[in-house]
Amino acid sequence: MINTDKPDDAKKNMRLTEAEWAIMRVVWEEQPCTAGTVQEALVDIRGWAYSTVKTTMDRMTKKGLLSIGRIRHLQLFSANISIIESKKREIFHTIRRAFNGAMTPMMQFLLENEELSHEELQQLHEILNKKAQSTEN
Amino acid sequence: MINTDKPDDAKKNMRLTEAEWAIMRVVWEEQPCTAGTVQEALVDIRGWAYSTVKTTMDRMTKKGLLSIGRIRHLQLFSANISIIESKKREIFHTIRRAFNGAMTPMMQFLLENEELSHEELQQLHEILNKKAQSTEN
DNA sequence: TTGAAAGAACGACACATGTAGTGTATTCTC
DNA sequence: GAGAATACACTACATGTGTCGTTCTTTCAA
Repeated sequence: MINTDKPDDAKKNMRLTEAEWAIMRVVWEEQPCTAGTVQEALVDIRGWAYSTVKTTMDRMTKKGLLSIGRIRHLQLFSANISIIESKKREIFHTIRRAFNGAMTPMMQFLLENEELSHEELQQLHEILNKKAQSTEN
Repeated sequence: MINTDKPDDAKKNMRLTEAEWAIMRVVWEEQPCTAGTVQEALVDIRGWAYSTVKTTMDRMTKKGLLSIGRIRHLQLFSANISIIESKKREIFHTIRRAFNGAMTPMMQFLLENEELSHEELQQLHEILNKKAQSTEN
């Protein structure tokens, strides 16, 4: 079987690496934006050189995670994947990996193994109630 | 600064890779066990050769994830990290990465973005209630 | 118009991971 | 005790990722 990946559908089911998350967080906020913008936004927390950021963003583009629009010589990057989708993939990867694919066991695990403040429990209750109501009908 | 990693405390905060999860799942069930046992348990699902499994397990030992006890020439592997601890790390990595480190937003995200059956909602309710009670005192 | 600033393109290197082959040692069985 | 089966040690190789440096180009402002 021949590899038929086209640059642009490669993003199917792909998760982001640590560096990619960092970059994406900026892109989601600032897009369309240049590699320079992203680098400036990250230099304080990660200390990355321009070329580091640019190389990574180019790779992400090749993977289909980003796309490039041009204004004259300038490259403007935009995200091809939403933050919601990325969060979903991240979570479901964990659920698959560590909880056999089922969500409630994970929730249960969290509730049983973590210290939750009263506020947090309260919040969860509210969220659940709201959810229950909206599902009712 | 010199690298002071000793093989055995390297496991601090380390997450498992995909292959390591597969191997660990077997080790947790069968430990202490040989690499051969693990390979046999995994060959059907992953198709791994003995040397693949053994190499990976050796690397895991070097990292401190496994330890080796010997009976004469035989190496018996055991886990140095519990399944609970591994699950925690997995989840909290995701929470840190995608939810800014806070748990309730992740829960909220899940509830808002996923279809949950009535049963699941019911279960969650119960878990939450139980949790609330046990926290009461 | 020319030089500095910003950006693009490319190559490079180290390390982790997935994956396996091979040769040697040990053990078991007849 | 000799051959078969098992296990161990070691080497190897491709790919992905983190991380830059360097060298051209383009653009902009003095």
